[in-house]
Amino acid sequence: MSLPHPTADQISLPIVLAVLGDPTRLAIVRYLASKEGVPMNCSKFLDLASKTNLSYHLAKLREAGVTRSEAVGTSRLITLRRDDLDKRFPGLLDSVIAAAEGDKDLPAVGTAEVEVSA
Amino acid sequence: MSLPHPTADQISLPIVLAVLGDPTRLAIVRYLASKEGVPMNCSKFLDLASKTNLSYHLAKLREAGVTRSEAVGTSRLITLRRDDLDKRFPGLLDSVIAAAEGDKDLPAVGTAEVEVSA
DNA sequence: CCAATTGTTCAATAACTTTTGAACTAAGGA
DNA sequence: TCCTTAGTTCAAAAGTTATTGAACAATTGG
Repeated sequence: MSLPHPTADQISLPIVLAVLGDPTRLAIVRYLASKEGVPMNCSKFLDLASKTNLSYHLAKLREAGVTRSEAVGTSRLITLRRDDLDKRFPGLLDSVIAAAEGDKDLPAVGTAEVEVSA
Repeated sequence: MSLPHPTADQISLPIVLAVLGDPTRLAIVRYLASKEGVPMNCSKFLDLASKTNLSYHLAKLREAGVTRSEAVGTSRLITLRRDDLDKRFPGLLDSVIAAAEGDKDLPAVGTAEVEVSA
């Protein structure tokens, strides 16, 4: 771990809610939840926003304590802090993710055009 | 009912999350939840913010579909839209409220100085 | 070493959100 | 009718968040 993360007990409910209240960040969290345990690198999310903007949103998620970002080589491996969130706010993440499933207007990773490699 | 409210299916998850991500509004929702079924008028929340500012926050809650405001005489009777929220986002409201219970840094209704009447 | 890849930082701007005070409306009571 | 109570509206100011592009840093493969 290289970048600053809050400890579990520093995670604040209003900040988490506000951070999840952004559709781009909610899409990132949904995707991480769907691939639980598999660390993602930022490039996975490039269909949601520009590289710079992603960096911004991923920093917000990290600073809020929603994700953990570990520097590995030139990549960042991003994971959901599910244990910490579940301990701190039981049931919250699950209900948010379940609610997001039902919403067909929400952006999601892998929804954009897929490039077929030659 | 007098003021514009979204229908249950118009309630949007990111908007609800963003609206609940404000400590003042979260305090209002917690209080409404604790007095479930008892309609409140705005004056109940005057220790959280100024009258004008409350009007703003209560409008946000109403427009997001979190509360219902009914005009009765010169008052507004405010209630939590628990049925609609539970139908739309099962478990979400409960987990948010439960999480807020644990947070002693959050503002809450009835926490400010109480004036003793003469 | 050089170039490519991966992502960050910075400054600028755009776009919202929150807060405020003064002015207002509408209802209810004296 | 006049006054009070309850809350809204409006415009301005302040503050915050999101988005952008250009420049940067660090790692890795050739």
